[in-house]
Amino acid sequence: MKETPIAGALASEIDGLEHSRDTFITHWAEMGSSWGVPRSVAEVHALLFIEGRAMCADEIMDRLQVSRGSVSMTLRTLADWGIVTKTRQRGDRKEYFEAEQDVWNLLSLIVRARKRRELEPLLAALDDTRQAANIDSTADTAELKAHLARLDSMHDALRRLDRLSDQFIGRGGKGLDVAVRLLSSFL
Amino acid sequence: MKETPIAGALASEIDGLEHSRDTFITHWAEMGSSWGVPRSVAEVHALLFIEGRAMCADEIMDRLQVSRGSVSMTLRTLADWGIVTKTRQRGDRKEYFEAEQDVWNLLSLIVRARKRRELEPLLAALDDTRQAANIDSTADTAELKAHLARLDSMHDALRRLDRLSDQFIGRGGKGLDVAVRLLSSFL
DNA sequence: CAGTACTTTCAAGAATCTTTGAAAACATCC
DNA sequence: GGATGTTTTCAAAGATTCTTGAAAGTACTG
Repeated sequence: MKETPIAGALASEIDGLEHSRDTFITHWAEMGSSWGVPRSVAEVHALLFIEGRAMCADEIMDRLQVSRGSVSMTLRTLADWGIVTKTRQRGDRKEYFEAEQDVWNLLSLIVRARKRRELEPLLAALDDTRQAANIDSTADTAELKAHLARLDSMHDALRRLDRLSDQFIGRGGKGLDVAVRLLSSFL
Repeated sequence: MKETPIAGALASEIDGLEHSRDTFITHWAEMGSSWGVPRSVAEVHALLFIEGRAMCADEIMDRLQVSRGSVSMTLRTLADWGIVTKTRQRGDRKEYFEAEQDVWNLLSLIVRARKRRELEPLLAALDDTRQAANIDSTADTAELKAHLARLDSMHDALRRLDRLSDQFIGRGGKGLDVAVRLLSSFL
């Protein structure tokens, strides 16, 4: 496990607020890495979120003690997911970055990105797998039928989730918060 | 990337059905590993799901070409998540394992396991972080207030998801399928 | 357009995570 | 209880993924 992300600052400057931010960064990164998000990507995001202001690459490097290259790739990843946006500051050549502050929106963007990158390709692959099994196998055995039924049940459930998520977390969807409220109102 | 999980079988035995199973295993493992599930765990689960019958460790080893030790650890993980169950076969000392076949139930069990292992500890940590920040910092500045507000908004949203998921995917909950139907009926 | 400030790229190295396999533990049978 | 079959453990090896840092690229500025 990596060191705590305290850096640049002298020990005397580390007050409760700074310490609390570090704790948040550590825990968020921990969660991220168990979900397959590189630790440093989660750390940079956590930093931008918890600072709540635009920061430049240098500041991030110093604060988290990671290399320039790593910060660059990490920020690009976060920008691709849409949870961090580039901003410019007048009279300064540097690029600044800030994180989405609305948590429901943040979660929607994360889910949306993963759905695109992972769920959609899987659905396409399952489609192909099903077609191939049907054509390849001349025999129309009970075994084949059961196999196709299994593929179908998986495919159908995932497609249903896919479609539903388009409606709630997709661009211009109703929003994750609405989904949560709807479900809560049924209990 | 690893080889396709064809094994033990001679080339001549590989018919369309077998090939389709392999394809499914490969894609499921692919998805799993991008979500932080070890490839071989996802492979073993995919095999048991798509075969739809109880299998013993030896058969799994041969089919996926993985070591005995790996199969043992993997099956234990899957059993902990509740998506694979041990069974005994009369007149045979071996343990057999079979995968949950209902997809909605399967997805519920996966989400439930991850919530327990990852979301709940994060929530507890955020709680502590918030308390600590409040106590540590003597000053009652606007900055501190904004920081606490950020922690709170994150904590509240995640807790809301946590509670909601208890109701739908928890033991004896209404089921993920019910949640999906409810949401669908609103569109 | 040359100089400067900043960013991106990517091959090599570092760190982390996964798998192996053989020994120990366990369980069942006679 | 001893023999036999089966599972688990875990240190070391192997594989994968992540990070670095220096060089190349880009874009502003005077």
